[in-house]
Amino acid sequence: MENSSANGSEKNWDHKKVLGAEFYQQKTLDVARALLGNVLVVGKTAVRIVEVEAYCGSGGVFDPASHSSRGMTPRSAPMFEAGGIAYVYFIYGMYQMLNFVTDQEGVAGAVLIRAGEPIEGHALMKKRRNGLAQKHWTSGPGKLAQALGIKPHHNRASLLGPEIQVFQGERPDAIFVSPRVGISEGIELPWRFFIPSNYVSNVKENQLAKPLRLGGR
DNA sequence: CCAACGATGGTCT
DNA sequence: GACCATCGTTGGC
Repeated sequence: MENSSANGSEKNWDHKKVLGAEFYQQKTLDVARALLGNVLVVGKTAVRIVEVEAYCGSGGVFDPASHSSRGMTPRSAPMFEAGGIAYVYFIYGMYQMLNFVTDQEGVAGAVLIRAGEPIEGHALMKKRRNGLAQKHWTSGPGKLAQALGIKPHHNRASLLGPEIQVFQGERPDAIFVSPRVGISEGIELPWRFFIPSNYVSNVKENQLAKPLRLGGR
């Protein structure tokens, strides 16, 4: 049987420590790295975040890959709001991408949530992922959004609940860095971050990745 | 294992 | 009309 944890009913993350608005309103790159290892809960499903990418706006290095790079548009408007809400967009005609808006109001920034390890709601995720093997449920941004049931109405939803929340989880031992995946500009910027996991996407590219920091925090 | 390719529709110039 | 912050399938090793 698929079980949510080795202990049966006991949750394996700290249900008391919800990441607050102050967390998301830090600089985008800091939020991206700090998100690794935390627990993303959407409805009856939950995953441990293992891979993210940062997309930055004004302030610091210009990011040509960001949706905010050519100014505010109807789609990218949420990226300019204050950190602490979701930015959900539709791409390739069939997939939703789940991002967390970061930084202060007026400063564009978001973190794409690319992969996670299933923690809760295994049966529901399997169903949403068309009965595929578990390793294919959440090992990429389109797959993850589908497994979590992310829909267009989640755009601009609060990350402080009730629909979406992130709880503090175990700090990772190591963080790895690489270029971002699937973009044509800004490929020199090492703004993809991940921790060792079978659910990290794009295994081939991981060979090029470098360790950023050892010892967590 | 892995490279190539088609699906499919919103967004922006 | 071109471009996608992708994925599943196919066909070759």
